Amino acid sequence: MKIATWKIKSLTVRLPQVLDWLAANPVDVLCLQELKLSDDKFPLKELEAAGYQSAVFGQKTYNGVAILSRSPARDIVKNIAGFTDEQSRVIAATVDMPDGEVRVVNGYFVNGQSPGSEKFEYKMKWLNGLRDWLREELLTHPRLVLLGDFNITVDDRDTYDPEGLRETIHHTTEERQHFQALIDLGLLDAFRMFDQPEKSYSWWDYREMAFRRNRGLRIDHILVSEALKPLVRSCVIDKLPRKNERPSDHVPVVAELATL
DNA sequence: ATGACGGTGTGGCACCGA
Repeated sequence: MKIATWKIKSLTVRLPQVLDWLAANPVDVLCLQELKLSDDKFPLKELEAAGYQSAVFGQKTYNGVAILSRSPARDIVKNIAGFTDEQSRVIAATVDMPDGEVRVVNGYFVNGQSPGSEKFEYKMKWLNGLRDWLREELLTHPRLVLLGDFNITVDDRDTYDPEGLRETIHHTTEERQHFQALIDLGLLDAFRMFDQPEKSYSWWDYREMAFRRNRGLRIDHILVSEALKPLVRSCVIDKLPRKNERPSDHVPVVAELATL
């Protein structure tokens, strides 16, 4: 089973890129973030023609998340239970695999703007809510994958300028403590289970030729629960779509789970 | 550097992202 996350930043603009990518990378599950469209504008039919069903939690202009899957997704939950949120940032669903089900939690984590801002406070509260909800979710769904745009670098390896960006947004101690709290629930960063190229990133700014200079951040993550850990075969970042015309500034991250 | 780039919605720009 292959499962992927891609922050697409307008599915309206980049649906052709998604279809091209799926044709070349026929994953079982693709989690998208920042659809930037309402449910009624979601391209259900086009994706169905490509072999994918969609669980959608859209929003006009901002946010919006979806889980695309080859087999039907069930028990769909939108946003964080117990946390009131006007923004469409989380969708969860159960996907059946040959050897058992997997709970997929797709999140577009709050950006946070800058430490001390109101948006940063929202990010901290949101992360608290996510952790509390996932603690319960793991009890009923021990085989769980949490993936998406976390908007957090885990450590200095995940940033092109660890010194210059110390304690700035995506790099603060507080954000990393929240990431660790998720790990402490019994989740593992699939990417770091394997040897990886140095300076591996999942996002590069559109400006200043950041991609060409590899000035990026690794902020898109795939976390797997303890029960799934023995099944993880690989986790890679696919930088190729960043070379597309009109690319997203994020690229897909793909994990492979063994099927017993 | 209150910048840069790109998408959206509005309306002749502002807002947001990371």
